[in-house]
Amino acid sequence: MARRDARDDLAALIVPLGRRLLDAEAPVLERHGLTMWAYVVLSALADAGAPTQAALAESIGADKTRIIAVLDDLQDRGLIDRRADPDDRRARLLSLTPAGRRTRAAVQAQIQRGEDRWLGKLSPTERSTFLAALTKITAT
Amino acid sequence: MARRDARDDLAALIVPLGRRLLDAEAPVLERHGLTMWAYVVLSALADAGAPTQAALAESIGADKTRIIAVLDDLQDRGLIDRRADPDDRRARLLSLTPAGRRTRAAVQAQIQRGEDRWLGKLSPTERSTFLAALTKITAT
DNA sequence: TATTGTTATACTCTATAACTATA
DNA sequence: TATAGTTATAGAGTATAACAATA
Repeated sequence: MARRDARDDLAALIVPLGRRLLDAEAPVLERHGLTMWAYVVLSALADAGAPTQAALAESIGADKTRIIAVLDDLQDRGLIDRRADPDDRRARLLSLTPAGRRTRAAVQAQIQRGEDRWLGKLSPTERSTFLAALTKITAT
Repeated sequence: MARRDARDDLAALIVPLGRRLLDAEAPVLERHGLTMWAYVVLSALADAGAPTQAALAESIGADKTRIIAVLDDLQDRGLIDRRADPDDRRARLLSLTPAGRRTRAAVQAQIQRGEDRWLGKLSPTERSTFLAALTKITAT
């Protein structure tokens, strides 16, 4: 009998890994007083600069109601700017403050260092091939 | 200035991919009347044969109270066997029935076919390298 | 006294619906 | 009438604590 395909379910590999990566992130986020959603919001604003709350929610796959408390908190702490769009006063324009950008960069750096615990298991060649394949797969 | 490391957060790649993989699994599971946890339980029993409920819960990273309703359902439907351990009558010994094994194999095959939507983006070489690296990473 | 499995309860997270202010 | 944002409510999912049976 032919040996079965050596792979298990892809989901069975990916999902638990994702859970462990999030667990590893948790202490870093806690040190900075950020929830996971807050960090996702900061990252989305840093990378793409989603202008409105609706666009931001869409881009991170969250319900529009879910991010409101997150934005309230980030604004109170001076990490984001949130002001009415002069052209459409229903909408709120979002952007990172310098402090928000610094915080995001610091958290990202610490998280990436932590992730070396996993990526360090790979040789440099494996690592770049792996990340390239992963990027290719996740691209819509 | 040197170009930044080309990778983003690993978690930012892995976690959303996991979510999409689970979304793709959902219709398959629904066709078989299984929840995600039920499928996880069937797979764990098929792969390793976790003898007791506590061992099973531990192996799949679930709370022991969370799998009870799942086991009740799987037992009612004749997919698992669950009987008191004669050596320790507090414990329940779990195993797949032939029907359970067939169901698990059918679901897994359908899920893996669905996952080719993602893996198909890779060349055969990339694919095997990617899966090997992923397996290496996820190994404790 | 400790452990396996179970049940009941409380808590967190998330989505749904209803509201306001603008357009 | 439709849309951006907000609030309040309800539902699902999860963990915590208390319990019964056995060791």
